[in-house]
Amino acid sequence: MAYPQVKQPKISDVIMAQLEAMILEGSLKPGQQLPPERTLATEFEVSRPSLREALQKLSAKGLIVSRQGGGSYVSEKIGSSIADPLTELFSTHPEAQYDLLEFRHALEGVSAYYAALRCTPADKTRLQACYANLQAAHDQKSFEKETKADAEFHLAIAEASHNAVLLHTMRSLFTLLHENIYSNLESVYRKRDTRQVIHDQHRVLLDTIVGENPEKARNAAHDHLTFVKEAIIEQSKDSTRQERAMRRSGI
Amino acid sequence: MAYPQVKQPKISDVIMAQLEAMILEGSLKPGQQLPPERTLATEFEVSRPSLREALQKLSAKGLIVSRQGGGSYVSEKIGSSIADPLTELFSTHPEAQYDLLEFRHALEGVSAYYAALRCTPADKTRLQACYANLQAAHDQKSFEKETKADAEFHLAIAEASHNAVLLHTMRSLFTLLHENIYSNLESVYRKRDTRQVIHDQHRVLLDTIVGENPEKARNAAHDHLTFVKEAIIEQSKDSTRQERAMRRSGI
DNA sequence: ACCGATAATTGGTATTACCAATATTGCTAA
DNA sequence: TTAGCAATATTGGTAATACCAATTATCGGT
Repeated sequence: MAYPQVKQPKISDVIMAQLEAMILEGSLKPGQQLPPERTLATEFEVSRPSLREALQKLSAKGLIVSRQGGGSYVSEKIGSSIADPLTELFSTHPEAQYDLLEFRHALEGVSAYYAALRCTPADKTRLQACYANLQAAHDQKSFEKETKADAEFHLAIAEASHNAVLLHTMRSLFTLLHENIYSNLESVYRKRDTRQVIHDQHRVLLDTIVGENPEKARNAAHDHLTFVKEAIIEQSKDSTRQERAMRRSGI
Repeated sequence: MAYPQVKQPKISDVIMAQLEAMILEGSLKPGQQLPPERTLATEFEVSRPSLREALQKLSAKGLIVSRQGGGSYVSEKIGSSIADPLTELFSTHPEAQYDLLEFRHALEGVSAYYAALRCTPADKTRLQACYANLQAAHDQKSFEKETKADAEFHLAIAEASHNAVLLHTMRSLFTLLHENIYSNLESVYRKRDTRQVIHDQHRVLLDTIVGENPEKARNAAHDHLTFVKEAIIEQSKDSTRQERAMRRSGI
């Protein structure tokens, strides 16, 4: 077995770390143009491909941007790096957002089922309070508040299901949803009649859970699911082309 | 100003997005070894450097890992942000394991529903192959093999659902299940009649999915769920656990 | 002085070759 | 027959080079 386990790091990683340090320490200022690749390569005494690898990794990290023929520049926004790789994934693969939304709605069906099965009196009062909030936001016609109240309502249902795993998953999902999707779906929820139907469905959901009727609760959630999905599909018919174009262009 | 703003994306980015999509959609499974770079390069009809750029970016994202001389493997980082909080949860609250099992079964209902709705011919043959494996293991009366085949069968269903989020969540769940629970449940599955019923239910599940009958598939999965849960409760009555009390105690 | 074409600069892609680490295979010896 | 080891093949890492495409700078003409 190897003693030192030499593990010579890839030279591209070494270069990348060095450049990264220079950027962070400030000797390379944001917006500043880097020397051309060929120059850098000779200065670092490495081949241009290796130097390019380092630049590409930095570019993948968002620390620099390169334009063909133009040059490479240190990116302006350093600190705002993407925290969660998962969110970054969703931004590059928009089609997965629909999967996420679909999954969330599916989980709500499960939540409703178990909530109706196992909710305690305390859960019921909490659910009713959440629904009241939701109604207030609805009457106020405040989109922002309504989505927030909506999230809290559905999370309360998940809590009432008394399944820790379900609750945890729902929580992570809502985080992702808020970061990625909801802004895109504002147009769907903004429609008056759509909102009204959704609101009514929430009411049915609440009643079936409080009435401890698991099957009906599940069906209510399922109807909710189906309706919202169809509304989204309906809405995306118009914008399908733009979305397609947007995806193709690689945004 | 530019009209079309052609902005031909870099081919390495195209390749990267494509591989990323394959990982997301599930055709590249976690831990799976990628073909060698040279092969991939010819398959994508690009030069090896370009292909390497794509791999490096994926590596920078943490989606794959490469070892010199060894090969490149896809890493399982996708579901981690969902599963990681859960591992911590299990260390402090072992009773949540039942929640995990329950949640898994619930997800299977969803999986079955969407699988029946959207499975392709390729999915169907794969499902049938998995079922054949399961049957072989069942006839062999090998507990070890049967649970493994069982997991593969249900994962195949999740794949056939064509929902990336659902698939990856299921995968993390199965990992957790193997780490935590299955050993504890051996006694449940060991009962002859129990296994037979489960096996029959699997058969119904397969048929409804292949028959593209979403509602029936969901119901089949639901029956499956109910039966297994009751079998577990039945078994755990002897031991000290009381499901109800555990639920009421909250999280 | 302004506009446009040409040339130089610069990043992007492809080809080729070789190196180093690992995995596999097959041989040898116990 | 099998365990251990060495030769070989496979595979990712590095490098050198050439050429392409986009941008930018320069220079000449009007």
